[in-house]
This record gives sequence, structure tokens and C-alpha cells, in this order.
Amino acid sequence: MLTGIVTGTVTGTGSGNQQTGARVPTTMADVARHAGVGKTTVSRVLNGKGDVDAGTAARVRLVIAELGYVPSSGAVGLARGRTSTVGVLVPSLVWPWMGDVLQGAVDVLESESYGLLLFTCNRGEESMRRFATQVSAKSFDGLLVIEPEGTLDYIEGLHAKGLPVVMIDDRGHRPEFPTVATTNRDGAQTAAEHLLGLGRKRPVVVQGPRFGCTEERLEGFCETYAAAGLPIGVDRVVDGEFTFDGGRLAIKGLLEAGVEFDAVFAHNDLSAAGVIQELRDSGRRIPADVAVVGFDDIPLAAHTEPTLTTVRQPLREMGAAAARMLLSYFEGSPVPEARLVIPTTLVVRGSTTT
Amino acid sequence: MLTGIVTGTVTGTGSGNQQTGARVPTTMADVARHAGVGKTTVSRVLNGKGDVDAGTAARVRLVIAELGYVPSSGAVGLARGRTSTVGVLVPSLVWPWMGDVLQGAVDVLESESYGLLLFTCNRGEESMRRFATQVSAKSFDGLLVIEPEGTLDYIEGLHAKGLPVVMIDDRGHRPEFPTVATTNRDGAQTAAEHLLGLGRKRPVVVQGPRFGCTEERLEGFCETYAAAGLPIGVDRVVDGEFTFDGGRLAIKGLLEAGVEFDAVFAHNDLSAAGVIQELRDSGRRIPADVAVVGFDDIPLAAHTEPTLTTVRQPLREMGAAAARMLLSYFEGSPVPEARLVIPTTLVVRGSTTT
DNA sequence: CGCGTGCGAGGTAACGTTCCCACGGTCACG
DNA sequence: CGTGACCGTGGGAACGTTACCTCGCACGCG
Repeated sequence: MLTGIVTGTVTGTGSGNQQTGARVPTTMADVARHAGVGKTTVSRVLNGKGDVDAGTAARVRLVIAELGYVPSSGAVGLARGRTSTVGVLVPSLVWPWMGDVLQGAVDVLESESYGLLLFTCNRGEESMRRFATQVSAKSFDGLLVIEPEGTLDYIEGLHAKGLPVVMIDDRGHRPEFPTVATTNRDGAQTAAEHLLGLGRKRPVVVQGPRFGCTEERLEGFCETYAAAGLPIGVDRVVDGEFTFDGGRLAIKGLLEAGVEFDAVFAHNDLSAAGVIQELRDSGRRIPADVAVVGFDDIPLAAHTEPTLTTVRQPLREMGAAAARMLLSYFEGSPVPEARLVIPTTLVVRGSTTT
Repeated sequence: MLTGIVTGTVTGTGSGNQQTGARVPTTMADVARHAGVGKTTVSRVLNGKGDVDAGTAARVRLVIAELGYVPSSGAVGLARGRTSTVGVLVPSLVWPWMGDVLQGAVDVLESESYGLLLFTCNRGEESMRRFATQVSAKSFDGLLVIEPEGTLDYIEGLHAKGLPVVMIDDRGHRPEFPTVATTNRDGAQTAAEHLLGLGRKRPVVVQGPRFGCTEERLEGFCETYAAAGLPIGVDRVVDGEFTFDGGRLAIKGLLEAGVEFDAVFAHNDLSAAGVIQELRDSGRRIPADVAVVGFDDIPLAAHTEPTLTTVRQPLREMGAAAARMLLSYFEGSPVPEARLVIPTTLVVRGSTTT
């Protein structure tokens, strides 16, 4: 009882705490000594493996509690060969929907006692190099990747080398490793059906950058209209760059070109908000003259004027599902489904109905 | 050269890679053997400590490069006693401004080769218990805390026990450990001066929950008006709960109570957006009849109708500054400033001027 | 010529776990 | 009564680093 114990329980009920400034953490050896057993037994009690006498186990547990002992994660990781930590690689944290995905993932990971090591690759080469170092340093057991802009090749290499990887929202179908995606095509189809049901026969599409998901959204939307006998000409598909101003300029261009339309399907909410803004500035009434549907359902969608009908992406669920896939991956299960698709839902608001 | 090397450089130029499925990582011993030196020398080359012959060092570096060797972070952490990782504890990731703060922190941490371990405490007791375990497990060297709702006492305990802690945006001044904050009082004062300059003499305030920052904003605003000979009565301060609907209801209540006003200062942008919505629904023109000023400058602020004049919080800078403080803390510098304040700036938009 | 000094470098003990193996003891069975 | 199985347990070797101590050697100085 001479060493000052500093690690305590959350409520601070541990009795072994000393007020010494220096941190002298309790080790397994301390526990073993106090309990009068070998460290192997302590380890067994902690991990529930092997047969330990009930009485001995109880005594050890008591000592652990009163010393406030917690195994050093570093040492455990070293000895066990895995870290109980997963890496998450994101392009940027400031995107409006990133927090949701992350929250979904962190919910699952924390409930399974996994840590979450966060990496960004927004500074290109430089940040990827740092990241590469970390992965080689084996500081995490698996990787969650969210929309890796141009780093997919490298990630694929990692996966080929044996690192468990799960990707969220791949922009260009890569079946090489497990993926969680959403129903881009079906979501767009739902949007089209909604607009068709409202009698809108002359839609335009404000699309995003030509990645996989945008392609799917475009196809789903156009095919549905085509199936209804209303094919959409290429002149009615314009680029909104996924930004507010992009959406705005896209509509401005259409108006100036004299294109007539009674509905707009924007590939994300931000550009949809720009669309709404430009339409209103030009004197169009929404939804009376033009109905607008977005994609994503970011918080902004509920606060535009009028509020935005949009295809909701189950972001948080996607993050959670990806985390679960990764964890089950660890347990040796050979990837139940290579591609998990979580359905979108249409959220109807004021931009299409009154 | 018998062991299959799997860890490679980012560009995959390493020559030692084998396609074996099993991961047999390169260790320092491998490097030492290939270079014909002891592992101590390899360690010295890696860390640049001690005197190593230039030729030997070059040879070792060459072997490291061609083997694609990267030290195991776990082992380094164990041996060195620190993990080169900082923990970040946030209440929730879905708050609109959380991503910005996090991005600021991650920018600094990654550039200093620190990892970032993310924790949330949104499930109260349960998540705090998990978090407590992690901190006791010494899985990180220091902690960044963002607005700990009710967990401040516990955090304070950790700090008292020697864990370096830096807090961001404390809601109730606690000078016990370093803090990064923003100029809530000055920001509110700027807002007041702006409105006074526009000739608005009868403002109301839609405040947030009664935390430190809200108090400051209220004081800064009211004092400025009082100093101009226009004291604000308590009946002109209502609660907006920091939410869209809260702001909306707050204004609704004022209108129904017959309170007359020509300006609104909302304590965050979300409630300001609700204020705008309700004012427009009630037929008021903004800013002609009522000018509105928010606080935060979240992305939404640029897209309300009209766009929202607001007090911009330097979120990303705050995250970055907090990370820098924590790192300098590690280097032994005894906390240069216990409280770093980063100034807000007023962003003037359409809700106050045309 | 002898001895101290300093540089370069290696051996080895930590760091705090887990895991394999071995070792006493008790019990059932032949 | 002897022997194998089995249960509970402990010792020690990993795991891959860092850090302390030591040691050989060449050199300069007295």
C-alpha cells in the first residue's frame, strides 16, 4: 500500500487514492501481491478465461475494486496483438452530415468498448503520409473509411494486406471490401414518383459531381420519368456542384436559357437551398410554380423557406452499421454481406406540398 | 530476409513486401539484424538521440526504408510511458458547430503527429464510466474537453490527479485548468453597438440556457444598451432554449403579449432562425420592422431568408488553440495563459441591413 | 609510455500485459 | 493402493520498444 494510486473509478469510491502529484499507476503485479495470487490469476479473472476458484476470483475482484485498478491499454494491446481501437478516416469534419455518420459509428464502438482514432485526409499527400505511418504502426485493428476522395487505391492496398476495412458511401462501386451505402437509385426514384404524383411533368435535375452516388441518383430519377413516358433531355440536367451557390447558378442558367420547368430535383440539400433561393429571387412561387426536392436531409432542409422536401439519408444508421460490420469482421465472420444498403426515406415538406 | 514484410510506405515503393496473407510485421530487431547493428542503435537513429556514426546512421536508415519499417506505436507507448495521443471528449457530434472545433483540433494534432481519440458523453453515466476506464487505462496523454455538460466535477478530478486538461468554451468559469474561450461579452456588445448604430432602440433578447456564456452575452448586450441610456427590462428577455422552435415560440410569446420591439438579439443562430421564421409568419418585415442578430455563424446563417447578421465564433481557431495549449502543456511549459480568449467578429448580413 | 576522456555501439533490464507450459493436489477408477 | 484425468494456479517467456549501464577503442596529454 505504499505506492500512490491515482487511477480511480468514475465516482471516486476507490480507497487507494493518494494525493501525491506524481502518477504512480497501479499495475497488475500490485493487485496480485495484495490478493496473494499470481498475476496470471488476476489476468484470468479480468478476462474470464480459464477456471478460477470462485473464492479466489471474488478476492481478486475486491482488490481490483479497492485499488481502482484498470489494465493499461497499451500493454494489453502489445501483448494481445490488437488494440481494441478502430481508425476512422474522413476527408473533412466540417461537412454538414459528417457529424451524424461519426456519431452513429461512435455509438456502436463505445458500446462495444472500442476506441475511435480519428484521421482526416484533407491536406492530401501530407496527411495521407501521416495516416500511412499510423496504420503501419498498428495503432488500430480496423478502419472505417468515409468517402475517400482520391485515396481509394491506397486503402485498397491496405485491405489487400489484411487490414479490415469498411467503407461508407462509396462513390464508385468497389466490391473489393465491405461497404455501407444507401439507396441512391431508389431514393431518387421515390423523389421522381413523388413529383409525378403531384402532376409535375417537366422536371430539371441539378446534379452533383459525377461520382457513383450522383450517377445513381440521376439514373433513378430519369428512368422513373422515362417509364412514365416523360423522358428527361440532357439539356435539363445541369451541374450544381453540391454547393449553395452552385445550385443557385445552375437555376439561373436554366432561367436565362429559357428552359421551362415545374420541378427541380437537386442531388443534395445545399444546392437545393440555392435553387430555392434563386427561384424565389426570380419571382417563382414554391411549390405553386416549381416544386423542389433535395437529397440528404441536413438540418438546413427543415429551415429553408419554404421547408425542403428531401430524400433522407440514414447517416447515423449508416455509421452505426459500418461500425458493426467492422466489429463482426474482427470476430472472424467472413463478411456476411459485402455490401449493406440502408434505405432512404422521402421527407415531404413545404417545397412540394402546401 | 525470410520473414514476409507487409507494412509498406504510402506509395508502396518498399521492396520487402510479400503477398502472404498472414501479417508478419517488421520489428526493430529485423532492422537491426539486416543492418548489422544492435537495436539500441536503430532506436537512436529513429529518435535522433545520442551520437551515431553518420555512416552507420545512413545504413540503418536505408534498411528502414527498404523494409518499410515503422515502430509499433503500442510498444513505443509502453516503453516511453506516453502514447502521443490525446483524448477529445465531446457531448455530441451532431451539433452544427462541433465539426469545426474538432477540425481545428485535428489539424494541429495531426501536424504534430499526435493521434486523436474521440469520446462522447451523450449517454450520461454509462458513457462517462466507459470514458473513465479509458483514462485510467492511460490510453492518452492529455484531454481536450468541449463543453462538458454535467461532467465537469469528474474532469476536474482528473486534472487534479495530474492529467493535462484543456477545456473549450467553458460554460461556467472554472479557472482550475486551462481554457479556450471566446469573447461572449464583447461579441454581444458588438451586436448591441451594431443595432444601436442602426437606430434600434427597443430590442428584445432571446437567450439560451443559463450557462456562463449565455450570461456573458446577456450582460454584454444589456450593459451596452444601458450605457446608451436604454436599459432593457426583464420582460424583454425571453428563453429560446438554443433551438429553432425555442426561438420561434419565444417570439410568438412576445408578440402575443403585445411587447413592441424593433430588434432581436438571439443567443445562437438556430434560435435566431426560428425568430426570423416566426417574425415573417406574423407579417413583420426583416430588417425594416425588426432587425435580427444571432450568435455563432453556423452555415445556416448564410442561408436564412434574409441572411442572418451574427456574431461569428472562431470555432476552428478555438479547437486549434486548445490543441496547441495541450501540446505545450506536455512540453512542461507551465500553462502560459490559464485562459485564452479568441475574439468574435460581427458578420453583417441581410437581417440587419438591406 | 601510461592513463583519462570521449565517442560509438551493444547488452539487457524495464514497461505491463497475455499466453503457453508445467506443477501440485484431489478425485475416480481400475 | 497406484495411476491417470482434471482443476486451479504460478512461473516465465513473449510482445516491441526505450533507457540505463557498460565496454572497446582511438586519441591527446602529462
